[in-house]
Amino acid sequence: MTLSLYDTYAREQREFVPIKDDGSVGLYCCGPTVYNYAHIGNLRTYIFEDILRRVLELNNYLVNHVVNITDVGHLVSDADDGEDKMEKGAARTGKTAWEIAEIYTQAFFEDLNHLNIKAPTVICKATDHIEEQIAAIQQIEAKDMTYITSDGVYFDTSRDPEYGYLARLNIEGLQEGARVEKGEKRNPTDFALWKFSPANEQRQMEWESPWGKGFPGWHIECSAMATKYLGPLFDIHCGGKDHIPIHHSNEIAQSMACYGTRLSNYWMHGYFLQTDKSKMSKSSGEFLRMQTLIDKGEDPIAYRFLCLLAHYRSDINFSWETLNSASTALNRMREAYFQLPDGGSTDDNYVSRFTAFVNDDLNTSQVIALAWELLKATDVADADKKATLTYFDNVLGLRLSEWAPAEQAEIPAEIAELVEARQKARADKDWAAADKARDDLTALGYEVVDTPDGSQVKTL
RNA sequence: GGCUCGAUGGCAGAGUGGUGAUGCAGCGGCCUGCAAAGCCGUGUACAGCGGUUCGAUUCCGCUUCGAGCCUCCA
Repeated sequence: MTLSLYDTYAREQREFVPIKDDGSVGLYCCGPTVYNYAHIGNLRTYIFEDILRRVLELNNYLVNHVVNITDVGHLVSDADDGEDKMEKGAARTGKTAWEIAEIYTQAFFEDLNHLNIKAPTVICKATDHIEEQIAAIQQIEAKDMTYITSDGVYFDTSRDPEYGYLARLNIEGLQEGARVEKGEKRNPTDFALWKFSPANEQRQMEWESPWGKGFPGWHIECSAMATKYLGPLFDIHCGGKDHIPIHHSNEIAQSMACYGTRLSNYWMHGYFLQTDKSKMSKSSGEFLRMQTLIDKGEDPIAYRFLCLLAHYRSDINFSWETLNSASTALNRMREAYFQLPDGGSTDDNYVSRFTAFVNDDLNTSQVIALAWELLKATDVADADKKATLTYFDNVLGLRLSEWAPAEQAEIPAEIAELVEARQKARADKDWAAADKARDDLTALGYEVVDTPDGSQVKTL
């Protein structure tokens, strides 16, 4: 069964053919800028990338999954007065830039854990790879594609005839736009490779370089680190769709300059989670993060389930109502799964339909529908349903097999007595007394449910 | 202003040139003393206008509306 993936570079779905023939796949995913917490929209992209990785593994590839940590160089804007996000975060919190990088990096990995996202095989920090970035800038400089302004070393995008192809950028159109500030830049699309430290200011993060003391631009870190760990041309590069016009276009330009490659054979992009019809934005202040959901009593896996309901290449509308509906559905699926007996084997028909769906550009939405169909199927043994769903869950990552109904807390004696009294009333067909007992229990915060095996109480 | 991408039932969201996925909610029923859960059933949904076609929600064009990028952003 062939795997086919949508490649933004080609703007079409292409059959996946790995670059190497040793069964390995190089996957680079743009990681977080650790100046603040990730929000659940950011996290949606990591869920998509996790599904991609699991599907690659389902197809028996060994995935080299590299995720970077941007802990320096991410500017608030490309203008001359652009502040570094890390330094700005430090100023806001009173901690050092290094401390906040550590804090938010830890928080990021906790979020991934909550969402059952597999840990990357390589995690690389920009600040640990300054040498590689300087070397990359030197290579670009050797091709005569850089120039120096008062605040840094810039990439001259006019020297790259294919600049912006990934985004199908209309350079002339951009130039006509009123919102583009060039400053000292020669072209509106030029970007910083190295920024100089302000003359009268001591930055917390700065390094010596052939061009003077300063720090690397944002885009060069991904090119340098991806190349270091995966080579100058690897299989798949992922990120959010907002990276298409700038960040990824720039990464490609840098790799073209250094190695004549487009860096990655496939470029895949996760779409947005919208709230109130607009994207959730880390820089605009208010946003929902994983811990916010957890504090509200939501299950992180319900959020993962919600994301899997939609295709990764379509924006999703988030609301509490939507999350609740996903949560209800997930719990029903868990309950149904839990009730099924062990010891079965996977059903060939369902497995093959499942494989076709995930291999068709990660259609998790169809897989969820298939899971419901399987649960209701009359021609598959219960134990086989469980085995088949367990197999699905290797990709879905809903932790179905780890789930069990919540343990009942100890029932106080007075509650147990009330339940017993109600049982007696029911046996006597004294419905009024039975209903009174139920009302009393409800008032005390307990729900009573009658089953063929007797009455059960649970806390409300 | 330029560019990219969208528009499916109350909500979320797949998919398809011709038999209306799936989930949540709602409604009806079965079951239950009642209830809960569960099960069964239930929806004249494909923005508008043209075009291509025997036939379009699905292909093409225009319009309207929406999102994103062009300034840091998953």
